[in-house]
Amino acid sequence: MNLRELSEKLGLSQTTVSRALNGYSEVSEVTRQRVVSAAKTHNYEPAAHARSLATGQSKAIGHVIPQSTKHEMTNVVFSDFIAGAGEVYRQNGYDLVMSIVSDDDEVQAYHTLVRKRNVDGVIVHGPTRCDPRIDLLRNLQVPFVVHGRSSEICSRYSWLDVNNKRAIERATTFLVDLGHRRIALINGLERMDFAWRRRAGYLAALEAHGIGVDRALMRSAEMTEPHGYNSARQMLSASDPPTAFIASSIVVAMGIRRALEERDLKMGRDISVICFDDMISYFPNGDGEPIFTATRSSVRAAGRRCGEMLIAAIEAPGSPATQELWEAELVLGQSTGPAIKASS
Amino acid sequence: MNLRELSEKLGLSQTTVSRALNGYSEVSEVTRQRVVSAAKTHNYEPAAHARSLATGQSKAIGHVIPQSTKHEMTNVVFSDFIAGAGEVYRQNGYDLVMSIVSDDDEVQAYHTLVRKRNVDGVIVHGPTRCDPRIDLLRNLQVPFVVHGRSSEICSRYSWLDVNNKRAIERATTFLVDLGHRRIALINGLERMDFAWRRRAGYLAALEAHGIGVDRALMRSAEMTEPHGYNSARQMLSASDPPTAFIASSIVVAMGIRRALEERDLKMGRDISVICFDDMISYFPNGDGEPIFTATRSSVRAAGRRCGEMLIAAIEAPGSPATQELWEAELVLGQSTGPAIKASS
DNA sequence: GAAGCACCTCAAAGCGCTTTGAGCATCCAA
DNA sequence: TTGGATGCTCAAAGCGCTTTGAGGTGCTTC
Repeated sequence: MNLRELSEKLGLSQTTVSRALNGYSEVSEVTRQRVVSAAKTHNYEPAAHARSLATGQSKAIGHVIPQSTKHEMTNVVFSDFIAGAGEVYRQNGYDLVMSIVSDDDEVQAYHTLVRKRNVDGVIVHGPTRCDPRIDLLRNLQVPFVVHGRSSEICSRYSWLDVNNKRAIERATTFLVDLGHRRIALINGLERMDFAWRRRAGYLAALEAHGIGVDRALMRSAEMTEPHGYNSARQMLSASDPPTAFIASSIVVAMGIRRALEERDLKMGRDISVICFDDMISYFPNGDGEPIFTATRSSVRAAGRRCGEMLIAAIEAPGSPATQELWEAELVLGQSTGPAIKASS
Repeated sequence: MNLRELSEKLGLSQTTVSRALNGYSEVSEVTRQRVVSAAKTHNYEPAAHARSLATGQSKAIGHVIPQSTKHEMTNVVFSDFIAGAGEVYRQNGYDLVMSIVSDDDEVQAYHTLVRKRNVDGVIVHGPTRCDPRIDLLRNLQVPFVVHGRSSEICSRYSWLDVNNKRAIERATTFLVDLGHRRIALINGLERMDFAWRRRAGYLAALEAHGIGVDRALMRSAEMTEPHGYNSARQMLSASDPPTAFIASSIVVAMGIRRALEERDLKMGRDISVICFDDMISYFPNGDGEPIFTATRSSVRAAGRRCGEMLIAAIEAPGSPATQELWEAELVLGQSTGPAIKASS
């Protein structure tokens, strides 16, 4: 069933039918009702590509995902972010187009996506510091929103980020206030902007309290469970082990817990752990009381908001870039407690 | 830059340019080279929607994801599956279109996707027993591949599944051979076909060894960490607690471990745990020796293969349905050991 | 040297939609 | 009665591509 057939069935011109369906005022209400119900009974829906060709819009939003394990992308927060964004897309009649690419193809992928014109806008995931994609997309003249942001890029672009620095600064200060002095940071890859900012927050808090930085207490790698486990394990067997850990993700925190368990250390009593909790749906931080004391911010909500921002940018071209900085919440769980004095 | 402009620049007709780019034999090799390199320098790429309109193909594959928490979808295996499938799509020039829908809209979403003609084929995620989507898609006459399969649907359709029954049967038997008699199954939602088959495997193994079924040792819910924790916790405080657990996912197993830790039970010594390991990239089952003894099968590989199967079906319409049943591997970790006799 | 045959290239139609600019009733005011 | 609004509806152009069917060129063959 296409427009021509439908309009023939109705005894109307294609124009009128199209107008009726798209809500133009030139069509009488009676006619519109007739058209709409006929479309429904005949299961008519305008062919997306034909509409795109005519309007020049694709009504789709692109997500480019480098899939190598060297990136933080096929990662734990990804599906929740997408779920949030996708919800908004659907409400607004947009499709979600995903390109999975190998690392080297990423730049190419953006070019292709834009030149083939199958998206009206793009979401940038996992920005690094000084991320080249931002200039690339600006040059391609396609609306985009960055989830996170990229330091050292001074041009104005749209982003939504959590205040990573402040969040980890608060977490660190919280531990210091509990008496901890040996605080470890098990971070994500510090090429990634968010990880770098978290590190900055950690360092700022230590400095503010006159605590010296020990490089042996800082690790950064992909945020997997084994990363948490191995890092914690090694640190705990060092001569002057940490009394507290800050984990960049709940998955990393799970790994830390495994290392603690192995040594029969009780979390919250013998050792404190704080993590960054993205509120991942299948990996909630407990269901009643939180497992981990955590800095918390919903990545799904971020997905929703990024979707809204991007659609707004697409539909009002030329509007100024929007930037939002969300504060993470600090929630108390049972994984933190006063520092135990080294048995002297 | 469009086809007309490019052909004018080259002094050729649009036909010739199009033919050259699409590899038809009517164009001389010299001309083709000239066209291809001109396309490259001018950043020309055919507009996807125009091509779709002309060919009737969209060169895209749809994934419909119900996002409510009542489903097993926005789940832990999803991003790895997508990563695998997307890799294959890209190699074959297909885009990946995702629709995130609320539960009630799911049927509607398939209709829309097909009628708007923006996909050439569909992947079905998380089939339930007797899943209505299979008949729906057949009626819509769109190629599709099911990741998993649906019991009680006798018509022939393409699917790729892991032998869930056999895997859990083996795992259960393995525990029985270690002397366990009180074996708990912390399963996914048993509406889901895979979970139901796992349960069947569990029951078959118990029966084969003359072990009575205790309903108190079977739980099924969404496969989250708290599900594992709560289930294990409650079972362990019962009068006749299990000595071994089978978890439907590594995430659930993490929850079980938390419950064990809480009671100072040592995994592998006091209590055994086996899980189903989908080889999720950011949540590997250890990096050297496995954390958990597990039945293992790569969901990313499944994504790749489903992608291949679907593309084959799209490009050779009318070819018979393909069905593949993969066996899971049983890997030994430190989470299992001989049953300890109750202190008598 | 004419006919025939490759081999290459072309103009134009058509894919299904939106949108422009024009046309036709109908109705009211002059 | 007529002129002009007003309110609907229409035919046709155009979006950028593929593909059909026709044509043109240069070469071989008798």
